[in-house]
Amino acid sequence: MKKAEDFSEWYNDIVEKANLTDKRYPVKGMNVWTPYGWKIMRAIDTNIREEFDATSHDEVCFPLLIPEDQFAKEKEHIKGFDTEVFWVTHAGLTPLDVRLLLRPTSETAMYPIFSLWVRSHADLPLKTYQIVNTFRYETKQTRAFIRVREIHFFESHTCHADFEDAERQVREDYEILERLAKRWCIPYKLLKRTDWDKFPGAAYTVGIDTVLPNGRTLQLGSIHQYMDNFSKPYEIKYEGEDGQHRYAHQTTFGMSERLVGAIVAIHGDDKGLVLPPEVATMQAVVIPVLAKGATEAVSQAARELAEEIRQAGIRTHLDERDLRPGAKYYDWELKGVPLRVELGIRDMEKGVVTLVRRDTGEKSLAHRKDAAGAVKDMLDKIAADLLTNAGSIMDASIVTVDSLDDLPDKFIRAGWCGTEECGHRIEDRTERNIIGTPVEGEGFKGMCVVCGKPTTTPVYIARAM
RNA sequence: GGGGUAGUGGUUUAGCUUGGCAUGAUACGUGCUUUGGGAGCAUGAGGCCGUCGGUUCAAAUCCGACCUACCCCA
Repeated sequence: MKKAEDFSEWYNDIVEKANLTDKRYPVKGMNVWTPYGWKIMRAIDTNIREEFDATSHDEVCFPLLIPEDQFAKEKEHIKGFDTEVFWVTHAGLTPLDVRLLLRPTSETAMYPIFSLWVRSHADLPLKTYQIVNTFRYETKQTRAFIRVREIHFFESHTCHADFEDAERQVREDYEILERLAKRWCIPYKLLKRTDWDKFPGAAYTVGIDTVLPNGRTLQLGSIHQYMDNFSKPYEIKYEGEDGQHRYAHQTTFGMSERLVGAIVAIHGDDKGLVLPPEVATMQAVVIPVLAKGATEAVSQAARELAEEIRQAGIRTHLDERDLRPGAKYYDWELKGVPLRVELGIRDMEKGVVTLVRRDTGEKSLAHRKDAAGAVKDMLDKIAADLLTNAGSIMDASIVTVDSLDDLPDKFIRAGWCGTEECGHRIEDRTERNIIGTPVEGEGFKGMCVVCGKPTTTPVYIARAM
């Protein structure tokens, strides 16, 4: 498994060997969540719930099926999705009068109901989210977690009194994202999509993008400002304090199981997965190293050690399988457990335990008395280092250019005057896509790579995964 | 969207050219010996060869369609 040589092959291999998913389900792009993969997904969902609950979003759950007429109300939206939805056309043997589709995203399921929920300014802001499966008929080649047809999906949907309050929500979403990405040790950039690449129906779209080892970008999610583009066709209106009726302004924030793919791709190495402590099902694994004559003493000591670490609030697994220690080391490295804690007769005699970091392979000794504290500190350090290192790698993959000739397979940054004409020319000439322009100012001063006009806006260009 | 490669016990693989008992490894079960970086021996179980159809006395093998996975190009 060589990540640097053939990223694609490495990714497929590791996802299978670490047992994150079972791709043998016989429908294209629909994989089985295995226990290990699902636990990681659930840890991510738990983080999401914590952050959104803490910011006064309410979890809801809307139906999977959407009637065709309801789906078709917003023109841009249906244009963007109608080639990739799954249809339900029959009930039993009877053709349906109104066909139903499997949600590709839930705007059109939710908004007719939002129009009933939102009556007055006192109902606003309405902040909801749900974690459900969505369906998109991908025509490109599928890939576990990264491009699938049944997508485990998070989506928040909010309604606001006016544009300004919706903008405030977008800024809150940026803050939530920053906290979440830190927990997952994932570096990212917020890039505003071009007008020709924004979400169907949105006023603007901000993509959350990261870079993979092969130089391609991976979109982790998006945040959209809809203004009143949906509230008008779906009649989400409220009565203001002044008695006037106004359309709500709306936003959404979506992320998916791609986060699992990103964690695999960003942190994994040739030995297997490397899980950030926050999403690791098992944060520490205790391995007793048995020796003849002392097997029971070592086993007992290992049980006590594991329990003590567990009591300190660390998700701890005691590996008592009848395998050689080396086999266990390889196994847990493949599974990405952040920290290995070894206890053998030699450690016991010295009153220590051996800690081995998954990310660096570095070994260290900790006093047995303070083992739990040492494990906790080490996990914090691992998380901090994972984020720092991944951030450096992403920064190093960004290359600023002033010409479009001989571009490397990197995340390209170049000046852009902002016109659609020059934008299309950039995409045609580079045979890559404009991912977007930075949301946060970057103090850029340069010239448009096409027309040469001075500009303070850089544009990010890449092949997307 | 266009082109290509491949599907054989859980995984991997031989057999396909030239139709005739499906081969090994690994993983798995059991027993004993082992245990600080992938243990050894013994023994056991597991496959109607991706699906459907065609040719044939006979198909994993030849032909067709489909499904799925992977690769390359747009």
